[in-house]
Amino acid sequence: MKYVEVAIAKQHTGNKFFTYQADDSVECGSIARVPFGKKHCLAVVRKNVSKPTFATKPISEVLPYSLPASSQKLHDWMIPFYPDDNGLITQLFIPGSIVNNPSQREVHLYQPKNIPLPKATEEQKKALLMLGEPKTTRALLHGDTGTGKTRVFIEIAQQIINEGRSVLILTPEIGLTPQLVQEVSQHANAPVILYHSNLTPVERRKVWEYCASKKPPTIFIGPRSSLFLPFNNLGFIVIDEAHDSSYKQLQSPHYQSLHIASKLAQIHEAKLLLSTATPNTEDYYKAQQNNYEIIRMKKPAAGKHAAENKLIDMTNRDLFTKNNLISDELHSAIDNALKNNEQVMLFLNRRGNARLVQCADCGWQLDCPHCGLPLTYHKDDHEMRCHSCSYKQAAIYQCESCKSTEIKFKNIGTKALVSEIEKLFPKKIIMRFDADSLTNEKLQDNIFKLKAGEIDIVIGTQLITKGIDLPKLTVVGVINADSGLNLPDYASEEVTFQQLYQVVGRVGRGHKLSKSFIQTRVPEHPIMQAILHRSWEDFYEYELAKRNRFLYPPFCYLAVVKISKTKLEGSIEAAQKLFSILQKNKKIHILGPSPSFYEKKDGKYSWQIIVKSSSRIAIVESLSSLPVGWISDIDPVSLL
DNA sequence: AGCACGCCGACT
DNA sequence: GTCGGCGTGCTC
Repeated sequence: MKYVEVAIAKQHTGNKFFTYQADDSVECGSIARVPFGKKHCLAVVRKNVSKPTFATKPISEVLPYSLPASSQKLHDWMIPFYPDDNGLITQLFIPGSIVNNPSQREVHLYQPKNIPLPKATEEQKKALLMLGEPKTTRALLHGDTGTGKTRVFIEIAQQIINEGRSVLILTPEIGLTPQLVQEVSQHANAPVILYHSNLTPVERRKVWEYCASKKPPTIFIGPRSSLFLPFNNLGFIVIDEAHDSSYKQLQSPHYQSLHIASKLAQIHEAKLLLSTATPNTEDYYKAQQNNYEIIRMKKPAAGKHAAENKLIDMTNRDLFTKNNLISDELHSAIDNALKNNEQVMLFLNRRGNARLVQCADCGWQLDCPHCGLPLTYHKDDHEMRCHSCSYKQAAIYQCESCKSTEIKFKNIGTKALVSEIEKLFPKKIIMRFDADSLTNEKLQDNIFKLKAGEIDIVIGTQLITKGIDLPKLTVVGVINADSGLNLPDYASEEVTFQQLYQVVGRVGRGHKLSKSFIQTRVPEHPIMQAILHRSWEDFYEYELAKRNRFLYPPFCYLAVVKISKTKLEGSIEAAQKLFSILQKNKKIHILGPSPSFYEKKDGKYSWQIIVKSSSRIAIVESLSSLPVGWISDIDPVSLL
């Protein structure tokens, strides 16, 4: 008989561990069932401890599942790295369903086809050379759309498999990357396993068991949750489309996949590769600081890639004589394309639909003097407020730049655009393509129709910015490029740049000349100029300077804490109370309290406080035991 | 989360 | 007098 400390996989365990009696045979890493209060919970055995002073209960059952040493190390590292409950972090490591007699190898494997890869371009050869070096342990593959990043990392994956080690390829939501799966399994020299986010619990468990058993090297493809599979011998981790915001978990624990992948790679002594056309400012800066090998690819692997970008000034109404939303130039380009039996894509950013205040004539808007973020309008008290700090001022009626009184409070919706387009092009087949109106199967079906060329005009939101390759596509129109630009969020300009860059990158794959039209009220804005010249470097320089000036990541660590209560006064009171508590901590800097951007949600009022510090530990410590009702998000991708 | 403990208003 | 409101705090 001995005593062990366990981490319980259950919410609200705070930052505590618990001690139980166990048989001498129980090993660290074992998953066990333990009595906890009135319930039985799953737990991971962490370490042996001496007999405690308090009374203990015995472990009820040791299950035939065990975390390998690497997962235990990752778990140990994560717990002090995040302010969330230990229980939530522990849960990530436990298979989706538990049975007492694990089944054997019924997992679905894609058998290796081992078809030779296409001949590498000069740029790809250089990239391969650099990545193949044993000393290159961390790298950022910064390659424009169409330069063949996938081709590069598949070859490295093959090399790693030949060394007898497994590979993990992380993807954003798996439903959107059938092309990647296809490409990898075509050229794979080892079995490929998909870890769908919508696998059944039993299927998930089978993958877990397969991964834990010492199988020959395998290529795992999956979303962020795959990071917590019980890997034995990982030699290479790829984060594909590394800028994608779905790598950050929005619920507790608020982990960022890049942090986890980086630690996991270190534990396994594996190579880590970030692959993207539009690196996040923070990731790129940190890659530089941490001596990542940064590999730039610019030349398209195939196709002529003749493309033209054009900004259209929405404040000049002479350019919009035929229609309010579609400029004359875009209109005739659509017309021409359709006559030639080509495809058209229209992009509408729906993020931030209302409450933003902007001059309709010149695009001017009022920014917070402290945070540089746009102020939003509050109807109840007729004030303009900053959602980052607590700054507020009276509402405005006249543009401070051009003296116009055309102050607008709204943006356009997708539906309105579809009906407008139906009127303009009545005989054409139009498809609406947005996330919330589509199930996964419908989505696949729509992608199929699109690729088959059955659709003339596709109208969509963020979804269509993702990597769907459409050879017949020759015209891209962005209806209002600014709508996401002005959100009161430190990352809103970055997100806008990335989206526009990806949308514009959809054209130019075929052999014909293709065009993109970006309608904006602020054509001189650095983001629009960077899009016009397709220059990520210009964007980065601008964005980094801005983050430095207003002190945002990567120049500090950031967290946001939120509370929602049915009564507005309750939220404000709680926020002020927490504010005065946090204020005593001199290691952190706090902003607020202020209303959340979506202040009224589910009939509740949400308020927030923003925490900044040069010390991540100081933030974690200050947020690890918040009063009830508070939810913290560390390393937030957005402050909305 | 549950569930117990605990300290103040209206009830057989 | 006590039934029960849900604020606070613990679960090895």
